[in-house]
Amino acid sequence: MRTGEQRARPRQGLSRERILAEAARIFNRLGYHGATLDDVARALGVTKAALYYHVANKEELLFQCCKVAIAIGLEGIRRAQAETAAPDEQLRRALAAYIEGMTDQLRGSVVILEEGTLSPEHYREVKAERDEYERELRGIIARGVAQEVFVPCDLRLVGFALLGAMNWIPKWYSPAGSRSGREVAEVFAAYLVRGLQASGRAPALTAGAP
Amino acid sequence: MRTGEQRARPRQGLSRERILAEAARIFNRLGYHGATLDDVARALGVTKAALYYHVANKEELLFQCCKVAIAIGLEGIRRAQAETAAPDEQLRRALAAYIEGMTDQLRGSVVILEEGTLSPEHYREVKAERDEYERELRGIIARGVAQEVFVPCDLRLVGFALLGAMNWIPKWYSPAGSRSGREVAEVFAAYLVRGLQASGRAPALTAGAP
DNA sequence: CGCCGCTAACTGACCGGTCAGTAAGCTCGG
DNA sequence: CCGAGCTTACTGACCGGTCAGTTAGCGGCG
Repeated sequence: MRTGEQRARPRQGLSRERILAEAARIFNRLGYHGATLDDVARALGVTKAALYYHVANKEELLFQCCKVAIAIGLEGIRRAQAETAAPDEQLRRALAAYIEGMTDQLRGSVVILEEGTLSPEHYREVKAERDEYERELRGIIARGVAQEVFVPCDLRLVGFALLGAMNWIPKWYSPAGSRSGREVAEVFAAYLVRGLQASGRAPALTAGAP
Repeated sequence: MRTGEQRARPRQGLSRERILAEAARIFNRLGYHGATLDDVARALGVTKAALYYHVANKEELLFQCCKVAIAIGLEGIRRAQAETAAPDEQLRRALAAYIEGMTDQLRGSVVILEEGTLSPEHYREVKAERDEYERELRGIIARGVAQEVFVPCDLRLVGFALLGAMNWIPKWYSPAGSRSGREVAEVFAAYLVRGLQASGRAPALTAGAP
């Protein structure tokens, strides 16, 4: 029953992972309140009651989605920091990783926390983790500014701009579209970093194919 | 009875403008489906039934909010194009105008069109206008690229990045916060334009007071 | 001036549909 | 033959929408 279990011997499979991915996609499309559990169940090819075998309730489903999304983001930052020391490259990789996660893994960021959707305790937990994520992001930017790789800026506002551009992606992205998640990630990350880079060092924007 | 009338001689005032502004704020906070008409009515200091005296139904309320938001955006573009010929400055002013509108006038962009919230006809209409807005925005960027003021880029993706950063603002902005709508507008517009500008021409990011 | 009739603006109670959540039973694989 | 993994069938609450009624002000008629 523990989280870590995907005992994969299911009759036709309803792993926690699949449930969360599908739920995230539906929540993103219809909005949390607009989506019914029947919608999620139908997308998974089961009935609503089956969902209740795996999750406690609708709110917990959203909660788990949020945790996964933030975990993807934090993991991206950690990897970026491990792979390079240059703040601009760190930021680029961190953003790209988050975007790839949102487009390919968990479809739909869901961090679109409407008020009153999560229970107070869950809200506090998610907010704390999300704040941690934002703080890390701002930290990278601040170091970039200190090293004069980035121009001085309002960390909070620029951070919100980055987050906004990325969190908006699930609203229009489709895996069937002309751009893959990776391509979107590259273009977005390059553009978002470029707006911060000190003059003269910023590379062009195009990524991959012309 | 026509739309253009706000013949305001109401007992205590429930103008179309006030209703839309408050509805936008509530919809933005709770999400369209998460917000009840009682919420909106309470915020206006009346009962739900009073709302129905002024609007046909909940969906129409959202529809009107969307129209106002897009109108603000399009008006911003028109003014920007009338005021200056330089694509980068045009873009900067257009974005700033939209942001100011979203923060000060209509509080909450609401263009966060979740699927199935608007009727097919209303959806078509809003989508058409929104597409028009996006097309105009891309047009400015395209001209900037042609004049080598902007670096070459994927117009569609960059457009989405701009829109995302801006549409996210209502999620965190508060008029009681440390930054006014105008300040947010200036910083965002400067940052978002800067990411496109050809090297060497981009100015710094800080705007207004430190 | 005064008060009569009208309407614009609003209230409170209510109905019906929808949806989160539950209960109880069926069905395989081991 | 047991129980994990599901189903069908249901309940209760909540919310969009309606409607009969109330209140406030305005315009006109005597």
